[in-house]
Amino acid sequence: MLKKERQAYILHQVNLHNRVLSADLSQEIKVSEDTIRRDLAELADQGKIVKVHGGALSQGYHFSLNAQQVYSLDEKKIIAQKAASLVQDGMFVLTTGGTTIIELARALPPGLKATFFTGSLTAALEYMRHPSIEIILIGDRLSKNAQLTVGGEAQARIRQVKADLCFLGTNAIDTTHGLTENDWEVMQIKKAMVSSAQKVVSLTISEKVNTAQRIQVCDIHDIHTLVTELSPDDPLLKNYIREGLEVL
Amino acid sequence: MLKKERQAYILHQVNLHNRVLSADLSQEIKVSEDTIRRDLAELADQGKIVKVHGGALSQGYHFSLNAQQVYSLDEKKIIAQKAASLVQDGMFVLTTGGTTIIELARALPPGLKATFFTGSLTAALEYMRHPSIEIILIGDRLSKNAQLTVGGEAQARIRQVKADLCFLGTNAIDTTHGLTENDWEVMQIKKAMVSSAQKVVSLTISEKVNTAQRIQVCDIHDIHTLVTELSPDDPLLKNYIREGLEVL
DNA sequence: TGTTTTTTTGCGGGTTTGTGCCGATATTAA
DNA sequence: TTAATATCGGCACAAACCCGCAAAAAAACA
Repeated sequence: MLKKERQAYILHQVNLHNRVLSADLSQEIKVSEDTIRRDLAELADQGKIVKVHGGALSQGYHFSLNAQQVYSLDEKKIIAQKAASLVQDGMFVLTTGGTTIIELARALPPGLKATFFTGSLTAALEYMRHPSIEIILIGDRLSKNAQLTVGGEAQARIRQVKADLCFLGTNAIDTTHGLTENDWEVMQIKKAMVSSAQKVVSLTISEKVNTAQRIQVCDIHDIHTLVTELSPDDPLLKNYIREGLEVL
Repeated sequence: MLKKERQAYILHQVNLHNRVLSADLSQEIKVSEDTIRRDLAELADQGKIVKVHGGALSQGYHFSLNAQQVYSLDEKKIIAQKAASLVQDGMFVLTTGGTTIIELARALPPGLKATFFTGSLTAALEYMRHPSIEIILIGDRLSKNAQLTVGGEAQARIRQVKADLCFLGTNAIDTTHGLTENDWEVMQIKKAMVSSAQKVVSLTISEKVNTAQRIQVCDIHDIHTLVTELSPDDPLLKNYIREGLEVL
């Protein structure tokens, strides 16, 4: 069997079954696993498949629906960078969704071994591109507005977790009303996250600092750390430091 | 034998078998391999065949250039169309993930009011674009291979549901081994879905019919309906009708 | 017909490609 | 943690390839 032929066959199998094992192919085509591995590597270089340990996956599934233009992306990248530094190996981390969280996902160091809990589809999709973190998806009814699972079941699951960290993509925060939201169901989810985490981190672009919305998620003192794109000594953040928050 | 004759013969052989080996031809026509090679090179220059190391392939065989699209999309659209007609207002529907299921999501009639349960991120994302269906995300650990939630928790949640319908994006099916998979964790999820649904529907492009993989999900008789892109009276499907399956 | 010219072919070499094997390392699962 | 499995890098060997040349064959021509 010619090399091209073999590779065509392999590509076909991958597209057909989404996943193939080198060992299976080797037995099927009667060539050594090394050869299969080399074929898979070549096909992966050409971008036709995705190589994984032990075999390969089809490319078709593996593109994420990204590239939506993000509002004030640069600021969010700075926030993400700061926030990522808080995550240590072995931690359990709760996160909401939103564009800032997605930037956080991208900013995680490649070798990190931690477990992320989220009810956000887009966040989960982004976490999946990371090679070594584990992802626990929180199930329940999917809110089309929030792109997030909401409901009692989700809250119950969140409360089961004893998380080290909780990252909240924040819509509005000020010292008198605390962290506020405009969606009842999202509020409930965030509330559950706040109460399940040792340390609560709010990721907020400075534009949203000192603004409030209708529904309170938690008091300002329930937040331990505030991350913005500004320097910690920026006057805008003085109030929060006075209230005892750590500001990055 | 004249050069022209020989090349005509070679071209004929290539088109007939899709591939030829220089060594074989050399022996067959009783000329040196160098001559064969030169012939193949000429034919390749004229664009009549594709030269590869060791021989040559026919034109059609080398169609691989950047098929970034979903594999056999048209077939899947037909399947999706047929499957969508099974869903009625008010139904509870369990589904796996995969490209065929995504096509199903796109084929659902806009006014449909039903509840879809899935552990697949990509499927959930597609369902979210539908205006009126409700989506319940099944939570648990996200398998990066399968792009699906897997694990005991997910299985337990699935078993809680009394679903009317279950759509399985199917990897391999045949009458003796039933529905088979290549991933242990995915098998468990599908198994749970099969046992929780009144009616189990397997969505399978005909290429996968009568193939098997390593791990059995369920017996052929646990499947009630088989949907392929073929007409129900296609001979390939006769066996399944004989086994008592409904074939669409 | 015989001779010259052109084309085609086979062969000897050195080079490249494809494959399998082995030992060292990395990754995964229990 | 350990054990099992997969991967990587290097090596070896055979098969295929390329190049140049000269013999052979075919074609052209006197």
